[in-house]
Amino acid sequence: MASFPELSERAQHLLKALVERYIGEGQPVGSRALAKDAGLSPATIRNVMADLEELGLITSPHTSAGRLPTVSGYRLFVDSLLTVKPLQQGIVDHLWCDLETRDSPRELLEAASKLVSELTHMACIVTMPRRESLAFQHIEFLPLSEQRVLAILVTSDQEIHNKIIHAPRSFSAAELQVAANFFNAMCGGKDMATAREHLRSELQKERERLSDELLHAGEMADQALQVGSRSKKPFLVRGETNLMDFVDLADLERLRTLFDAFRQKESIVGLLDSCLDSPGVKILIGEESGFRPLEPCSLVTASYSVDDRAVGVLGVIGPTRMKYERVIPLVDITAKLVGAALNQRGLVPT
Amino acid sequence: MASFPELSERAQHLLKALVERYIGEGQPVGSRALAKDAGLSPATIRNVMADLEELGLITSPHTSAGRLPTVSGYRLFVDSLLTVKPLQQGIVDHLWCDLETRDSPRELLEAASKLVSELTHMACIVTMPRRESLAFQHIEFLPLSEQRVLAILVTSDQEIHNKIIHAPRSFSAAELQVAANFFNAMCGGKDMATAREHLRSELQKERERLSDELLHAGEMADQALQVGSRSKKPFLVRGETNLMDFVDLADLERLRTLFDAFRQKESIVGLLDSCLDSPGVKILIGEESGFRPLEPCSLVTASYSVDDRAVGVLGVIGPTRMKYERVIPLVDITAKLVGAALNQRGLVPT
DNA sequence: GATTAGCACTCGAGTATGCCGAGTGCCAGA
DNA sequence: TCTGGCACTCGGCATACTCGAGTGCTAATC
Repeated sequence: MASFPELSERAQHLLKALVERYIGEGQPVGSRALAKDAGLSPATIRNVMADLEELGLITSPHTSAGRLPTVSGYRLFVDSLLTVKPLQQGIVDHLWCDLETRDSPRELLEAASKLVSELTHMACIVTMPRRESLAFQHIEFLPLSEQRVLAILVTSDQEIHNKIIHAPRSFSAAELQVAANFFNAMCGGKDMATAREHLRSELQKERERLSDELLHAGEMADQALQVGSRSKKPFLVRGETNLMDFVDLADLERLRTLFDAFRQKESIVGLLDSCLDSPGVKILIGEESGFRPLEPCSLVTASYSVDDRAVGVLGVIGPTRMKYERVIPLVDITAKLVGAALNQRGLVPT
Repeated sequence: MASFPELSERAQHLLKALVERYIGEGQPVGSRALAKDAGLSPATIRNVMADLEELGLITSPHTSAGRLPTVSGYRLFVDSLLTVKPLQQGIVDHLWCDLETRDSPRELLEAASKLVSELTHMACIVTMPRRESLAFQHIEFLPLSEQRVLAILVTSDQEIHNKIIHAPRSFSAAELQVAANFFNAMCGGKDMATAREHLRSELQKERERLSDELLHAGEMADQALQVGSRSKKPFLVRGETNLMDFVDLADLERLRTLFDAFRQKESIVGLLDSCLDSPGVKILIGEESGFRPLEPCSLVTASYSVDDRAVGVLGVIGPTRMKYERVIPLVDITAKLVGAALNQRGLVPT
């Protein structure tokens, strides 16, 4: 990231004023407008603007329009010029009240994304907790018709995962109960990835000493623990339609690719996962995300943690021209609250 | 519904041609265009068109444009003029192959809606099966931390419903097992609504003869059976973004209300449920649905059945100007296949 | 040396204007 | 009953023009 030490105090102030104004009004801002705020004449402002343009921090869409920030301009703005407004305590309380009452992680995340999208009037996206980082808590098998078995897996965040498994033969409820008890004793409390490792190695080691049921059940348990690292729908989006209201995005072509991206998962999840490990709030402006459909947008993310391990990401998607000083603290706090709410439950194992 | 017996053979043919042409091209059709098809002169056509306009079947957007069908025009068209094209056997096979392999009803419906939306390039909406009409198959309780109990309910369509219940006190796994066995014996095979009735009356009757655990568990079972008549997300929508491609709907305002309607449930579900009991394919054109966001759209629905009881609805949403003769058979057949796939499983109780 | 006023220039948005073509309604004639 | 002809209507498109906001540059001023 380029820094701009050569930038005079005044130039910085001016850039800040320009970005703020552009974010507020959405139209290229001219020298006159800034001159009033700064107590300088338009001509002076124009000189400074010319410098800023040379540095690639602002551009003008055409000769006789005002200037607007480039991606680098926004970057500099959010990195060092921005004065973040702390979130009102009332809002924090409101968030917490809503979140702490949720039963399952899924509901919790749904509530969180809904709240954030409403507060920002933008779209909010949340990834489900990564299973690898969660602890295995409990597994249960239920016989269904024919040779299908329902595996019910409870993870340390108290989320319930169902999976239907096609068994090699049919099992009685009693047999399955025995198997479940066995695995629960074996893996309970271990984290998901090591639980699976452990399960596999044990099955391998004890192959001859174990009964047939257990071996079969072992394979089923293995399948249940796998299921990729996340559930089928690995993230939630709320408030997408809010994005239709921004003139900046009012282009059916763009909106369509954006909405399609929400519906399809891989790239979005990859992008969010890449924000998982950086602590604090991460901001991707326009093309910085390296993801086409998000080009006209900015993404503000923060990760949330269970047991001090970052397991998921909460993000806000909106036009590049968004009120960062409000969005940043909201995303930050909400992610923390989500983590707190997840930690608050599920600490007492069964 | 008004019928138009006074309509001459020729007028009907002409209306048909006009609607077809308008559906195909999307522009008001003039007398010249129709004259070529009909082997008549434009002037003659104009006379007939004037009649049709007087009857309210077509209009012209302005003096010197061609004509396009009104809602009544479309109505007459789909009711008595339309020649439905039977679905190619290849497509039927393709659908069936895809559907029959699905494990859970949810996956099945997801697959169905995805397929239909892709085949039509429009949006497809499917309601989840109504629980009241399904049979209770199995319930299981799992103790979670503190006083929370996970109720797992399996219905006759082999769908799995999870619900976390806050219990009056904590229960051991064994206690819960006993209770589950009791309820399974009591209600197994009964249909959902009567199962709940039965449960309640039994609990009332036997109040003093039953143990405390069972009474408490009874209340939990009651809660599990309730959960409204459908799950939280009572319907699925796929291919919404396809709608952005239709010029007829290319209006951000409209699209926004439409998309918001998809996200929020009540009205859509109400609308679809009202199509549940009419057999065969039902078509709602434009404002006929009585639902604002759907005004520029048509809705083609058919219900699907389990055990000969209509339990859900599959529908296609697209511009009024859609190829009904293709959509109708597709919706019809797909709904039947969904029913067949649901019936095919879950007949053998555990 | 930094700041400012003045001036010529650029460009987009909005508006008026005119033309073309597709389509209509109506009437008279086949 | 059908058809050809004719006058008329109206939207779409292109052209031309004006207006205003804004710029860059230069020379004068603090």
